[in-house]
Amino acid sequence: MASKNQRSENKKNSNLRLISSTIKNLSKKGINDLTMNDVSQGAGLSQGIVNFHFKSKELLLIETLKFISNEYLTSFDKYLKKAGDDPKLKIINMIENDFSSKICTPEKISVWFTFFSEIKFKPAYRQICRERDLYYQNVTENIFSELIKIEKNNLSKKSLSIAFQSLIMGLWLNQLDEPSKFSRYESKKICIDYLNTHFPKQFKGYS
Amino acid sequence: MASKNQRSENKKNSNLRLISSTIKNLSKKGINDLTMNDVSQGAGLSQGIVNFHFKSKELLLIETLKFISNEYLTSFDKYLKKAGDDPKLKIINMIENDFSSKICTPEKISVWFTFFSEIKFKPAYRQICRERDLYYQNVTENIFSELIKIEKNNLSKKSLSIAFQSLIMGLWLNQLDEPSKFSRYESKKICIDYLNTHFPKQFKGYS
DNA sequence: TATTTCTTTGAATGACCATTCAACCAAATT
DNA sequence: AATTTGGTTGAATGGTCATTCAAAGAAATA
Repeated sequence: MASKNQRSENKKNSNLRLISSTIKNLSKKGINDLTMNDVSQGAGLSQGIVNFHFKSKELLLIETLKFISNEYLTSFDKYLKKAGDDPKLKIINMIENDFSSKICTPEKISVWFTFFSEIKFKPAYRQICRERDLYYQNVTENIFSELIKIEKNNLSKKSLSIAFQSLIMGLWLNQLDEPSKFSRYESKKICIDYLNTHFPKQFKGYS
Repeated sequence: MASKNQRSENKKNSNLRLISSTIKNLSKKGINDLTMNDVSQGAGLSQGIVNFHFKSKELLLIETLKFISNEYLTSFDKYLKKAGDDPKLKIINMIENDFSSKICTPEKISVWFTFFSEIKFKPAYRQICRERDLYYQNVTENIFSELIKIEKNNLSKKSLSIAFQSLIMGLWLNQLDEPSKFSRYESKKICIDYLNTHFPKQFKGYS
């Protein structure tokens, strides 16, 4: 990676390190006790640097949320692509993604919920989260629509999607509550069981 | 209520008003932007009063969490009692409680999630939440245990409880995300549907 | 090489806010 | 009525940060 433009590379690098440090520190101290110094020191840089790169603390947080949101969606798409055209595999892979060791870490989950808890007061957070949610919901509804057609039951794709998404969120929350008791494996099983009870013909083999 | 002891009554009254004000302001501004002045002014009292009654901001927040936790549990017990001995009715009433207009308000839910998001860093919060959760989980497991016996399926009461509780939490979270789209009625229906798919013999009539 | 442009440093600034406390007031007790 | 006890007020204090900025360093350009 010999650099044509050293500067813009260094800049990107600093940005990234600052965001990583923000994530790490958020998960360690929460949004309240997070100081600009925590962030810059965690990135091996000095005092005023965050304001130089991100203008303000609030903008840093917004960029951080965008970052984890993109990271999530990228992984999501990857897992979805791997599934090909089979709706059954698609939704299984979505579950695999949501509880993968990359996505569903105590660190990341705690950062997500930190942001969720501020959604009501911060329109910028809301917008980012909503975009992600809509995308997720859209994909989910389409998959359920296909599953319903194959299974020939008369369920509502909308209700199924809401329930499915809620279930996953609730399971994520357990991770936060009692990390020791939380099991990625059991969470996946619970989700698959949900599919199994609603689409027994298609998911018989799983669980 | 003519007062034998005016003073301790006034004191309790002030305490209550301060806690109410804390809840209202928390739901309006979150934990970050909540100032002691917001709280005292919201209660119609002046500056230093919170420290007099609660020693510190942190202790005020802990008392506030205890308050909503007790409020929740009181309502929970009331609904449970109303159900009598029928496990089917018991769990239906639990759902009714969780999505009742007293418990499941945008205000209260947002306060809950504010505290949840700090659980990782505040042992005091964790303990209060855990106590509530354990109680809930215990009741839920017992109910599912009875339902399983009656239904004669071979499901795991533990998994069912975790899934059920997670589902409710996830649905609560929707309330936070998009209050406009959230429907208390639909949420209940989703929960009952969950029961229906796992205990079809017993919940046929519902939904 | 000299100059310009961009990035980093860290001390200084100033705002905000929890907490303290002396003075005041009201209720209880004597 | 006088005294004690407890609650309330709001100005003052001090600490903690986010933010600013002049100075310095490093890369790009001339």
